[in-house]
Amino acid sequence: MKRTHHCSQLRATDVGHKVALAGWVHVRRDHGGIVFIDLRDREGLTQIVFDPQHNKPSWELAQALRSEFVVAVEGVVRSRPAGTDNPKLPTGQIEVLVHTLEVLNSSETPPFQIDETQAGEDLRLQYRYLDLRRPAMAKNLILRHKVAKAVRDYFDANRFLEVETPILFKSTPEGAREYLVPSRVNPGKFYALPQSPQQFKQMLMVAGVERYFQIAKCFRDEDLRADRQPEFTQIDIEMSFVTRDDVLAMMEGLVAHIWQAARGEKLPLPFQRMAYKDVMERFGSDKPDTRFGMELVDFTEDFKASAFKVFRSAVDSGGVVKALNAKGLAGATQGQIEQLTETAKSFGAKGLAYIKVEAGEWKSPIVKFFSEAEKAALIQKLKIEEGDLILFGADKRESVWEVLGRLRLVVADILKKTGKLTVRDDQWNFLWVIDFPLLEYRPEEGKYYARQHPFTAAVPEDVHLLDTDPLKVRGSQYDLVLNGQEMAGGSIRIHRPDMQKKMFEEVLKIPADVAKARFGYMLEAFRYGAPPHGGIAFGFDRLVATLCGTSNIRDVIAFPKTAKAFDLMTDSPSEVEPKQLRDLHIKLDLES
RNA sequence: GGGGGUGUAGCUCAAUUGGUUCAGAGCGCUGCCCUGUCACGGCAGAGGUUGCGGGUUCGAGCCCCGUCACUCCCGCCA
Repeated sequence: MKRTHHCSQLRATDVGHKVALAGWVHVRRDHGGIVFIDLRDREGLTQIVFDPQHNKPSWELAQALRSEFVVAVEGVVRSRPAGTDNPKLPTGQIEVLVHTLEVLNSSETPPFQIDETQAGEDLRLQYRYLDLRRPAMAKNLILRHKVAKAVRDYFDANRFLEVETPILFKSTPEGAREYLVPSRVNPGKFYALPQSPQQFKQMLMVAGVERYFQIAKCFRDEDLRADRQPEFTQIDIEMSFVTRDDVLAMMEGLVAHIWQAARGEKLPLPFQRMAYKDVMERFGSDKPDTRFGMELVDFTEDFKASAFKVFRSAVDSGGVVKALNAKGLAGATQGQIEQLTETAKSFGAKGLAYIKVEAGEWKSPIVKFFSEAEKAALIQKLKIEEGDLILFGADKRESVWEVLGRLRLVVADILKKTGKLTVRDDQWNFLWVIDFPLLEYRPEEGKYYARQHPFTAAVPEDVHLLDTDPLKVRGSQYDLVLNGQEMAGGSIRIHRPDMQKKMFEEVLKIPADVAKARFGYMLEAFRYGAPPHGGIAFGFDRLVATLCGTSNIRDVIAFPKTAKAFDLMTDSPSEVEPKQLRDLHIKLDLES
């Protein structure tokens, strides 16, 4: 018995045809005589009917069917009697009257029901093969495949080569913690699993590949989040002979192609672009959610001579005063204000100044210090109205960004829950953030660090500042942000050996021998005619999660790990045999 | 590393301030009945050391301490 159709395929036009279906018993409805079964496969459901008057032997066999039995049936498609259509199913106009039934396998009662009801996540992970049978999860897997195919189609059409890079890589202790792999044949030596194929893709550019992409597994041994797994997937891209704008345009094409393939939607191009400094000043975040307002407004000038000492002294010491208007949150309880204050404090604020605009009055412990001119500035710039809650930040510039940026999101969540703010999930606010600072200074170490990675080139106009004012240097980095989430990030790379050496040794102060040990091959490669190049990488899981309408990337990964990086289905990681350790020249030193 | 949440029947959950039926409901499961259901229906039934360990108390699902698991967030993620 070979199946002729899948379970979401048959329509009224197929009536009269002899068909064969195979799948799982989703639901059984036994009326004593006639028996209905919803047969489920990856694609959907079809109602099959066992009628004792039509075929007694198969009807008798069907008595034993239970949830999740695997069956194949042969029968004829017929339209359902008038009035018994099921408009909820694509196949709801027809049913298959079964001639013959073959039970391919029985099933124990599953630990949870295979339907829309959500079991606990640990149980779902333990029985992931059952969880993935649920139509919602099957849909996610299918969409993930579609997106991957769209990616490959797009890059193929644009003359990119998909090249695989090694999983056993060299340890590079900068950045994320790595998974180490001991080498049996090289005692005491280790590989590391790649955090990304960054260095290999640059080598591919030196190799003349010109346009490379890969749907690449990456590994980071860091703590997990709803949107972070220890192993995850990137769409990794690198191009030669390109400028930043070439890369951005190519990626806009990719994203548009994906949205077309996955959702049938046409995205307006090009995407908006904003400089890092501007997004920080306006949103207090380098990945702003621009679907709603409540932007940060600057009052540094207005309060530089204020009678309110907290503001004045912030300005005096080179800081800023900024505020945001939480529209409609004046009704916040004292408890909520305290929570907001705690939030502010947890991000480094000393306190949280606020004004509630209620019953035509400004209710606030600080408003008595404000001059008429200061009040006027607030009203005008923040468009203050009845019912507003104004929140202030006064401190060092970066600190105010951070505090108000976080508060903006917290406040938006509160307003969303109370229905005072609507943020649509199907609104796609893509945004390129550009002109990031190349370096940051870590005073505790007295050193500069690359904000992205040490291969990012400075924008050409700023190169001369590297020696004199490194913090002013803008990197040629770009991030693609969607609705407050970072979707992709990349840069134009350094391709000249002298510049890369200067970056390692003079700017980042990596000792020459260390730089040579870690990146020597790169510096050498660049001496043999490395083309100018740049690239980007997308977080594939997050991208797919967004398209699936979930914020949890576990929902779009077939076999994800728990928050403790455990695989509950296979019980991994696990202990190993002493012999395996001996082979690897490893001795354990466990506490307690 | 830190903070919050959750843990009661196979699943999802309920159980006033610790106090008589406080061990319950729905779904699922088992048996019987039922020929047009699709949340099928009817009748009957099985099923729990309340995550685990300890403590307080006359008495603990409920309070305290510890521990484990899952989860969310901060740190971390060049």
